[in-house]
Amino acid sequence: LQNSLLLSNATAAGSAASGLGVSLGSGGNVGGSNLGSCNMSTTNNSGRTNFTNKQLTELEKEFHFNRYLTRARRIEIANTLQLNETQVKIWFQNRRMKQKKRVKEGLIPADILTQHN
Amino acid sequence: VMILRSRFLDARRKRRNFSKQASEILNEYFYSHLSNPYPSEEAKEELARKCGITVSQVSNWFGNKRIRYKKNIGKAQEEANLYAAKKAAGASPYSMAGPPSGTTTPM
DNA sequence: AGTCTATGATTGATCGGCGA
DNA sequence: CTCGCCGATCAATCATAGAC
Repeated sequence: LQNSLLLSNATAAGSAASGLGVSLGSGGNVGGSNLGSCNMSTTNNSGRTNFTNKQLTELEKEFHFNRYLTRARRIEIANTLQLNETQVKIWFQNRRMKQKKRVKEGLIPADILTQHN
Repeated sequence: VMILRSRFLDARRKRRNFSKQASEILNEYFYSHLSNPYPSEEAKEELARKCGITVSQVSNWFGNKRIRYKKNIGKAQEEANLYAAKKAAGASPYSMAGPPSGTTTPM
C-alpha cells in the first residue's frame, strides 16, 4: 500500500486536512520508493515521476489559490519544489481537468474559486 | 503508519464491479469495434446509460480494456474475440467495421 | 481465511488540434 | 512560429472485489 492523502480535497471543503509531516523517507532517486517527507521526487523506470507528499500538498495549495499559473509563479513553484516548469505546468493542466471532471459528475465543488492573485 | 488514514478517505476506490450485463454490453461494443475501439462522446453516453454507470466509468473501462487487450493478443483474448463473432453476427446495433483479415491487430 | 487474479480508478505524461 | 491549454488517451500502479 502506498497511498494517498494526496486526495485530501475531493468533496468540497477547503480541507485543511491532517497536517502532518510524517514519516518515511529514503532517499534516492530512481528505484527508491519514497513517500512522506523527502523533498526530492523520484522517477520510475519509465518516465513517470513520483511526486512527494510535500510537493503535492504545495501544488494543491497553490491550485486552490489560483487555478492558473503565471510564468513567474510557475518558475517560482518549480524552483521551490524542485520540479521542472513543465512538470508544474502539466500538473496544473491535469488538476484542472480533474476538477472539471468532478464538477461535471458528482457534485463536488462549483465555487472553490478563491480567485486571488 | 500514516497509511491508516487512506482507508477511509479513499472511499472512492471502494469500487464495485459492474454488473454482468453491463460488462456484456461493453464487451460487445469493444469486440465489434476492434478496428477502432474508441467510442465517441455520444456513444459513451449511450453506453453509460445502458450500463447504468457514468461516462467517466465508460471511459475508464475502454481505457483499461484497450491497454489490457493489447498486452495480450494471442492469449485468451482471441477466445474472447468470439464475443463479437457471435454477438455481432446476430444483430449488432453498431456498424460492424470489419478488419481486413479476420484476426487482426487493431491498435 | 488466506492467496492469487481480474478489474475499476488514479495520475504523470504524450499526442493532435486551437487560438493568442 | 512558439507556447499554453484542452480533451482524449496512454501506461504504470494502486487497492480492492472476487475466484479458488
